[in-house]
Amino acid sequence: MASLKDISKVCGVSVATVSKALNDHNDIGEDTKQYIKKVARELGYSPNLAARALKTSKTHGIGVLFVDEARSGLTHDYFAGVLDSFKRMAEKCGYDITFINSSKNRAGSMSYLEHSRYRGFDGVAIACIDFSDARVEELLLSELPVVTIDYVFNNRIAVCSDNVSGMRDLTEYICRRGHQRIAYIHGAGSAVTTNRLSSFYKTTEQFGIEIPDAYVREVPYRDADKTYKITNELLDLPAPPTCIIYPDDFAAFGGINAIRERGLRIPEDISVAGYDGILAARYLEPRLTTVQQDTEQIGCVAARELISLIERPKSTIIEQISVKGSLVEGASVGTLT
Amino acid sequence: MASLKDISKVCGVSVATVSKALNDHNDIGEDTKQYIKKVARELGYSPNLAARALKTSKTHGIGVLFVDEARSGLTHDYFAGVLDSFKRMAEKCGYDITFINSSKNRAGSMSYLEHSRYRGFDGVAIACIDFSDARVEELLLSELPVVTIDYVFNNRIAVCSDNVSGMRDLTEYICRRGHQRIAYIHGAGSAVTTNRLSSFYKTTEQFGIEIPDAYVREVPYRDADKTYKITNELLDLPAPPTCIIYPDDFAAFGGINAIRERGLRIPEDISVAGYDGILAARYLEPRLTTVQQDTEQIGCVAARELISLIERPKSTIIEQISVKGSLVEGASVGTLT
DNA sequence: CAAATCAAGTTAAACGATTAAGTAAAAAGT
DNA sequence: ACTTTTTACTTAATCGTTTAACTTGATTTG
Repeated sequence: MASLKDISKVCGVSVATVSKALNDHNDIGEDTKQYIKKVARELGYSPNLAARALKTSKTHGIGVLFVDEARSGLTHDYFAGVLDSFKRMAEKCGYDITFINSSKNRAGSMSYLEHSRYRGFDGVAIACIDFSDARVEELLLSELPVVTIDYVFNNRIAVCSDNVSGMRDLTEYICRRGHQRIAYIHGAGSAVTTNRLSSFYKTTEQFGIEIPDAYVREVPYRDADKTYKITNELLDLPAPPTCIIYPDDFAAFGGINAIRERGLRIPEDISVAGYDGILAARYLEPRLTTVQQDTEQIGCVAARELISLIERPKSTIIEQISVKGSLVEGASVGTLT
Repeated sequence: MASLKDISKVCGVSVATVSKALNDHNDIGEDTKQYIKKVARELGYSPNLAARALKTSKTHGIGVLFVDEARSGLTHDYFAGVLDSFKRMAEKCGYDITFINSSKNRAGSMSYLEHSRYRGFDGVAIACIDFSDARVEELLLSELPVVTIDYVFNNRIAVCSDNVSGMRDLTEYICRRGHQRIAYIHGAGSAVTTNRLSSFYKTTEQFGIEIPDAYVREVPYRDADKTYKITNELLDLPAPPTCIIYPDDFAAFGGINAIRERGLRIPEDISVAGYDGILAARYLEPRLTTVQQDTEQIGCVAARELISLIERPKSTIIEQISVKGSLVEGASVGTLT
């Protein structure tokens, strides 16, 4: 409410002097500076961001586009974890985050890019299920600083969970425990799935294990009902698998129920593994063996990279950063003798 | 990037005319209006929010303060659910949401209120674990339009999950199934806890059931390790409870593990119930009996109320809105004969 | 000691939009 | 035919900050 003008009046100096004093320019005397700052504090001065943004065209705002298929990705453990960490790092650097959306405004609806321009975001972070969405692509092709999460796009900085090494570690672990008949119910769409899937095949091949097509199935992520169904189908096969890898921890819940209903024990009769390392997986009985994705690190690095891209456009070399997850050894994968 | 001035040049009219045309004022001729709009579209015009905000002091931005003790509340199922729904409704009305924080900016750190003023939020929504925080209180006492979630503050609009009826329904359900020795491990702090606890006592009393003090314990919310420990203590009592109510679904996981480790069966040997209705609870075996809080409705109503307060300050009567949850009958509470 | 440098300001324009107040021409009223 | 009203604009001020360019008096320099 108090503006530079109010302060300038009280101090008997010009508005410019006040502005420069508060921004610590070095052409203002030290004592004047201190006096102005004191008055500013007393008046409860708060800079007007709109005015500042208008002049400098910097809002210190970052737009985030975290889109799950149905929801905003907030109720998606992995996204929520990444976002949380992204937010903390961004705020630490003086940036606030706002969600990008393409809802209708008073005058019709705007695309993601239009919305971002309208809000004047200094940069945007994108984590999506569907990067092939035309509205997402438009954003990727724009002039805005962008960081993508779990997706590599031409000439843009990408921070990705290392699904190749994650899946390799998990598969290796399972193979080492003597499993030969390993089923993989994988998620649908996205580069994430592709990476995991090829890593799965590559690793089993290294162990000289052949995976029949009937063992590899596709379901949407986080759909416990579908995995329940598919698990039953897998168990009905003439030669059922001895271990089932699920697309994610939550989806594993459904599979585990199917297994339990048949009176099979985990891991004695059949082994299961998940992916994500959600908190609840830690409290399953038996504790779920899974790959914990480092959401903390992913969000943190993504924010840092984006901000450095915003603040030093030249110095940042386009790069793709991979963040390793870690195998969480639960008790859901047994050893075959 | 294209501004009103650019459009005005192309169209050969004044900037004011362009502004009024785009805002559908009725003192601009219909054909001129259409022409201007067409040119604006061709130039890819996007209004500059900063400039507009500077002039009108309306940002169409809402600040949200969702604070869990450790994190930002994003990884908290209940908060995330409410936030997600709040966000959707707000965006539908043309408002964007930004997180309020009190991280350091370039010049030291700002309080929640200072941050809100700095960003020029038109209103704020608060959902907190700790409403007694001085920074939160400052926000509540400010002149900004505020809606609180699950907390009633003097003269402010509050949207609350109906914990009284929720806990009543759950307790009644348990009592009806013949349980007399009911333990309640409740959460710590907040009005939410107080409401649930008093509703628990009131309902058991109505059923003529006395609850020994040893049956009522306090733990932090969402702490499965603590509930694991306390569950063991409860089971070690000379007269252990026949049913344990947990502070929330997630915390119930810990308790269930303690029970299973002792070789006790749910619900044959002991019954358990949660609170929240998180998705994972639906896939527990046996399915968890719990109270599903209507996060969808809570977020939606909160956004609607806040926006109507912003847009029609006078017309809104201060009110407290209660949103009922619903009992989810799982299979974790047995019938005593 | 005059010229050059420096310190500590001030002036004024600009960012892009909104809007009250003014104006000129056309339409309506009498 | 002259006044009044209406229509369709334009002018100009304003929101709060930033910043390039200028000023003025003091200090240093050759």
